[in-house]
Amino acid sequence: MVKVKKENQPARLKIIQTAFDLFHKQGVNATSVDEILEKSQAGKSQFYYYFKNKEDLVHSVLMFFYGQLKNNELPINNKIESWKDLERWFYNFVGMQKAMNCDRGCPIGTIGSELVTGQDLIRQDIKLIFEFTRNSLSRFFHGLKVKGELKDSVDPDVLADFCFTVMQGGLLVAKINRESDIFENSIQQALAYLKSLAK
Amino acid sequence: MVKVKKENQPARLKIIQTAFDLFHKQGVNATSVDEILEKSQAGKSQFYYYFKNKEDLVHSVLMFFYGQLKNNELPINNKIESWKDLERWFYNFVGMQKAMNCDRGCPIGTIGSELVTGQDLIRQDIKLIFEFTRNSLSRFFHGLKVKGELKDSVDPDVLADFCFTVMQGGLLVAKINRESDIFENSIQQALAYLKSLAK
DNA sequence: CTACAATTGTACTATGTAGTTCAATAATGT
DNA sequence: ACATTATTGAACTACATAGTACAATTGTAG
Repeated sequence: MVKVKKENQPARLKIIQTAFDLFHKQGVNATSVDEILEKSQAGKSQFYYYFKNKEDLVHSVLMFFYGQLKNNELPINNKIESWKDLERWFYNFVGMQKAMNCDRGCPIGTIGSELVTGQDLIRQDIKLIFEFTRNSLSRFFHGLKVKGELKDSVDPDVLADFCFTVMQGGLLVAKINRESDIFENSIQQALAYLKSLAK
Repeated sequence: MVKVKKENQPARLKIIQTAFDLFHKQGVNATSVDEILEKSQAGKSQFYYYFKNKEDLVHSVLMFFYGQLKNNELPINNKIESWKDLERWFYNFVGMQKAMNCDRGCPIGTIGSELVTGQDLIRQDIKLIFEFTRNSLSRFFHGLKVKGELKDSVDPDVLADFCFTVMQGGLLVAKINRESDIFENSIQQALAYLKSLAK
């Protein structure tokens, strides 16, 4: 009987989840390893047993998030199959942000904003996550196109880019303003445009 | 003859400009006072003579930027009086970013992304800057409306919000991806939408 | 020149930071 | 039981960090 690598490492998981939350709240650079350990009730040797260094933790956090995203375990539903789903997708971000008093932006965008030249491993992780989300959007618009429900001139991938940009911009602006009006207005306009492309 | 407060403090200015550049490049938290001083060839006592602390420096940097913005001394022209101007406004951001190898996002958005609860002075500074830019956009759309060149149903302020969101999102996404395709696609869609509202 | 304020250089303190060391303990297979 | 490996606790190192103290120097006004 081949023993599968044990995947039950509660301390490791707790560290990752705590780190994710702190990174989301205050960014990577403002979060020390010690703070993560204190909040996750873990010791230093646990940390450096599970992670090579802080950068490796950031990587692990992103991979953990990516896993949840792929398995649809996140509050944001990325299965977009109708206009209604797309609306829900947009407004879910608003809802999540409001639930946090508009104190935080996109957890991934926040990490991405701190990237500097040379941090290419982390950058690739984030690109992977972004790509997955963009693909969900693309698939929806491609589907519409195949069904002949979109004007011939439109490129489904470009529409996905557009949605993604509005989402990221909206989350950032809402965080800075500590209120989501601008975000909501932007979503409204984006949806009005997209629907105008239907035929 | 009343002596006006001397505004010629080359060391102070150099510190602010150096700090602005480093904040833009790597964010506030990743930039130490010592690094700013080394790069601006200034000493510690100069720093704490001109600034109360690091937060005060961030405030000063933002106020300096705000001054440049108001006096139209920045590479981005905020006097938007025609559709051509609006296009230029959008694409200037792309151009600036490309000139930096898509290694940086919005200098202000980058600082804003690092905000945490309680940093309300800095937040207000950023809101001031954002508001100024949003007003430039609003003015343009209001002007169109007054001239009867916009459909009656549209709210000029909402269009300004929309432009601003696309700009912020695009800059962030382009920085993370280290290329501006998604940003450019989004601008293209945003402009297509906005122009569709003309009558 | 002289007094006084503006400015700067150098050295310092206290604390936070990432990461290491290593012995102690727990778990596992034979 | 025994050996081996996985896991953890606690103290520690080396360095970076924000901010201070204060004397030395420069500029300026009478």
